[in-house]
Amino acid sequence: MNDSTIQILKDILRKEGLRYTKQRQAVWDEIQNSQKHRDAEDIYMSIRNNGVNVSRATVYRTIDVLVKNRMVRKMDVGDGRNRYEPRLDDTHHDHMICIETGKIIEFYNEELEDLQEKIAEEHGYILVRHIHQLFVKPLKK
Amino acid sequence: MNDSTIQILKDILRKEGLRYTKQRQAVWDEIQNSQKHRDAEDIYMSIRNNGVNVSRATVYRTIDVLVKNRMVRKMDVGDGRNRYEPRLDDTHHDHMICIETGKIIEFYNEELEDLQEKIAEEHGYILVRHIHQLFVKPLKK
DNA sequence: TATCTGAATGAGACTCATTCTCAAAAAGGG
DNA sequence: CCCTTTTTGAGAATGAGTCTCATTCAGATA
Repeated sequence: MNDSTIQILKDILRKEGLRYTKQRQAVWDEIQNSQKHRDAEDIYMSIRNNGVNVSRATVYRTIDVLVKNRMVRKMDVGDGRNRYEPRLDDTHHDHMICIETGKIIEFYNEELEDLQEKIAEEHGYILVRHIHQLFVKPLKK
Repeated sequence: MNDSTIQILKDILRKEGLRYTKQRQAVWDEIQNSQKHRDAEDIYMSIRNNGVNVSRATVYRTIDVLVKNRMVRKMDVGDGRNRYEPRLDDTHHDHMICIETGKIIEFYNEELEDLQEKIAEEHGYILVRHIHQLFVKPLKK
């Protein structure tokens, strides 16, 4: 689909000592081409509907590689199914989940990021990563 | 165990239209008497080891009631097992998880709390609750 | 205190996301 | 094209949590 990212995928696979396969390409394509926050089953079904034969095991295995190499972000929205989104050339952001509509809104706040690092340091640690979800409901008009 | 909290439990059960049982008391006792962040299986096994007959179903059902009534906090640390901790007379806090030792550190930061509300409002929402975990590693000396 | 009725319990079946297994298929260097 | 090693896929396994329903119990009432 996207020529430049095919090379990136190939490079990552080589670096990991893994082979380039059409299933791995298909998983990356599927995640890359939909900006939404999708679950594994959804990604799996879409790939199959596009005519590429793939198994759930391969979808999960491939996602792990992509997550490890920062091409995909894995997010736990607290409902038991992880969601995935492309991360390439993507700035960091967190998520807000509307408890009434289920809508997922992305947000980024510099001050918040700095504060988290500061808090970790105050306790004698370095911040490696964080999970941060705001569960919200619409303001009354 | 703790006389004053027995009454609180009874009051909550009455308010919910539920009966007071030794299993429900045992679940609350178990969570209350251990300040740590424990999972359901752990709580279940401890109660049984204390000689009270209880089932996993009852542990989960009781925890739900306690969580709903703010006696217990449920926390998703991202490893597939929820952790529980007593919340009575407890100020709100978030958690920091050391990725090297597994240690869970509690923290609270007013500025962080305010900032989250502000961010939600900027997007047209009211903050209802949040999940916030910092994954950290020790600072090098 | 004995009775009674609906709520609570427990054992184990079930769900569902994810991981594992391993025989068969495919990658890719030579 | 060959050969070795990796990858794949189908389905079994796992594991946290939920559900079912016959049996037991709480607690209101007489």
